[in-house]
Amino acid sequence: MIHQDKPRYKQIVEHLSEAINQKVYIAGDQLPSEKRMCDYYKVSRITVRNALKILEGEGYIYKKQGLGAFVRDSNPEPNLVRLTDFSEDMRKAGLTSSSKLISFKKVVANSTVNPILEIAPDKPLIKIERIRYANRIAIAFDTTWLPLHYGRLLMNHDLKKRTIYEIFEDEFQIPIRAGRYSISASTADSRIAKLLAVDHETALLEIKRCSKTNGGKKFIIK
Amino acid sequence: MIHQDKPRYKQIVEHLSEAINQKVYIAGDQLPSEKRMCDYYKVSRITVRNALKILEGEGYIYKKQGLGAFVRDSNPEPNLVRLTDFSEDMRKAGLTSSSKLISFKKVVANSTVNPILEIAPDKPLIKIERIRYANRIAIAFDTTWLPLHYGRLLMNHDLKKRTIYEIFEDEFQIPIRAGRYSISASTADSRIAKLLAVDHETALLEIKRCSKTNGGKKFIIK
DNA sequence: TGTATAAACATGTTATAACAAGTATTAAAA
DNA sequence: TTTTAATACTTGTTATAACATGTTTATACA
Repeated sequence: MIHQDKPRYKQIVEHLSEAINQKVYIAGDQLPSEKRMCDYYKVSRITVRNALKILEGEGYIYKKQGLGAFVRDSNPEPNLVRLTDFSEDMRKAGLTSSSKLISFKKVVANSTVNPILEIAPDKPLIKIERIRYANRIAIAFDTTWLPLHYGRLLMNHDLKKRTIYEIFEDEFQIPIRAGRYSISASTADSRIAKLLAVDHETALLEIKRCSKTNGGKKFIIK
Repeated sequence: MIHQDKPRYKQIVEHLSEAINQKVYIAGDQLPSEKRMCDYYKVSRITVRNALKILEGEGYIYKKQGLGAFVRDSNPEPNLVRLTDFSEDMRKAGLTSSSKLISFKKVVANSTVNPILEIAPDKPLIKIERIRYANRIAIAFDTTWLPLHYGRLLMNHDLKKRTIYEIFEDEFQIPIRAGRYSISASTADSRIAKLLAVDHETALLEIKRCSKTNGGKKFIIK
């Protein structure tokens, strides 16, 4: 077996992920069985399974024994900006990303946050303050506002038997997907450029991130 | 091949992870080669590789072609509290966890944050405000403070050729680990209980999370 | 001495084969 | 008609085998 190009399983990964991106298969569709793929691609089942393993890990598909492989919901927000997040980057790289709880309380409505989360302006919020660590190094201080709403919704379910994810999937039809990032940098650039104009700073850092689906993206940290 | 108990590769995963937890192998140690493991466990190489794949995914080990498999640094902060984080939970479950950048600027020192991040009280910080989405649903509003420090450090490296993770690993000897959580709930309980006393609230939500290493944990959202 | 080559050994990729186990449909039995 | 059993799919697990590719060490050659 000579693989002068990319390995066969990677080629299959690209072919299938492309097909999913191109809506040849849409969310919920069942992919051809492993056997069919073996015939189609003229490879062994191991190669097909290697490819499916990758797609599963990248969140394109999920599998169920006895049933098949199915397409997850695709990224619904291609134009949203996703900033390079140190803690998340490191977690993806495998770093221990622990957090220390600093405060946890209900706060009165926040005029900035409430409209953003699309909840009534007078609704209280949950405010969580944490330190995020990469191992022993304090790397960031985070504040998170959550709508009280979420706790209430979850409370009505039996959390002993079902996980949060299942509830979200079953009750709210929130599809599941993972591991990929499809970010268009154009809006980010203009938006950040605008911010940069406000805070003209010395250091300029450009980070490129690779993505199989969309190519490199730019992030500017000033 | 009859597997009346657990599959062989899972047994090997448990055996090896146990050995790592018991410090039979410590951080940096090289595991026996796949061939040796085949002889030792009396299984085929596929089975050994399945096991190693799991261990790699769970952050116990990392592999390098031509060299071998090595033990990652173990969890250094077993007593730290890690709060249930909706966005993170959903990302783990495979949900699209996108973010929208709201603001991104340098701010003057914050008397609360600076000491926590262990940087000089007069040092400026980077303040990032984002909305986090689970697909189309705005689920949280996050504010992150980072030491300017980090941007500067990264700036001195060639980001075209190396990833952030590699830099962190090479330059700062930050070991890498992923996928597991070892959290002791005791401190969290008392700490949160204290907070609850301050904000006596109606809803009480108890979430249990499972972990292979430490069993269930409790999180209380009020 | 210094460099190039070969060897030894590691993980990576792929093929063929077989049986286990989960799921759904169909046919047979009660 | 209802229940059970067979069966025909699916993915999951494992074995054996071979060659590709990356890394290090030792050897041979210049």
